[in-house]
Amino acid sequence: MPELPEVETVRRTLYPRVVGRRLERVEILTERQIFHPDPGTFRAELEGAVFDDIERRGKYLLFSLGPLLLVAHLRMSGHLFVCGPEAPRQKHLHVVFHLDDGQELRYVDQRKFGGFHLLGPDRQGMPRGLANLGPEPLSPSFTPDVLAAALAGRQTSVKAALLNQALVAGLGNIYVDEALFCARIHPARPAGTLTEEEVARLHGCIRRVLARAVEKRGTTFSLYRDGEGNEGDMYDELQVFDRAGEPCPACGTTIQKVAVAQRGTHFCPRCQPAPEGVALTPVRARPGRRGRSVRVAAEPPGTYE
DNA sequence: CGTATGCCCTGCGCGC
DNA sequence: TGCGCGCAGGGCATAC
Repeated sequence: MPELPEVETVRRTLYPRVVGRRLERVEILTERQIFHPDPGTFRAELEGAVFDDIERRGKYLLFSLGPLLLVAHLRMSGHLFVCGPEAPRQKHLHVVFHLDDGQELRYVDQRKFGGFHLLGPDRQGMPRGLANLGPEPLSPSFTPDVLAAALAGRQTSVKAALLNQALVAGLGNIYVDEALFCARIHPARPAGTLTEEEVARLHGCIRRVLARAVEKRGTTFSLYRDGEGNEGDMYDELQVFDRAGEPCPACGTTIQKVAVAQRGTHFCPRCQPAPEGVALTPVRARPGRRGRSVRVAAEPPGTYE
């Protein structure tokens, strides 16, 4: 599940291998992964163009090639990486961008949820989510006041609000659970009920968790790899995500997994007390997690921010 | 507008 | 061992 830290890591690893290269040929093996425009136009526009830059907005990767903007989203299981033409073709390979140094930028996606938009100078056809994307949480413009305004007046759970890309860009299931644990806020709390102090703590925790995950080159939970095929190192530092049944690193209480906003949600019932009158559906812990060493947080919740 | 629901898709865990 | 079922989930369309 690539979220902001994973997408940023892909961006950084692709950058030196892609920027400056001419795109000689685009091979589309699965047309449905080309969202806009039609695959023939997509190919024709791109062939011969030169990659100038790669940027990231939220979970979107933005490749600029002169006036063209190639927008990629990996969704659940998309992989973008550079390899040589001799590398055996992956089972779920959908698009190959042939570069002028003989290398290939490949798009592999087991679940076929992700794919590409190509925008011209007028930027017509931009995916809605990108056009409506909220602030970058690691940029200076993301202040506690900005977060407070995004959450104010909302009845929905703070977890659902944080997953809403129009409110804050780049958070997904893993880092929402981690940020809420860090801030000692129960994920089912109605977003609009957070106090100013809680919002400030959450703001700091979002930045802290994401920045650390970028440092660790992302979380490899199941399939994620960066643009060079390497795993991320953040998994072992996760405090609650995928740790149902294990002791809370801060207090030792058993971490629970419940459903919030139709998402598997991990939290510590002691560090993150439930709001009044909220019934939570327990979700069985994922099997096969036994034997993992329990790491103690460098600082317990409460000393953050 | 805010909020909730279903869909896309594949692999895997589970129950039998 | 093998088979079928249901779940997982980001973003988007759709409904209310």
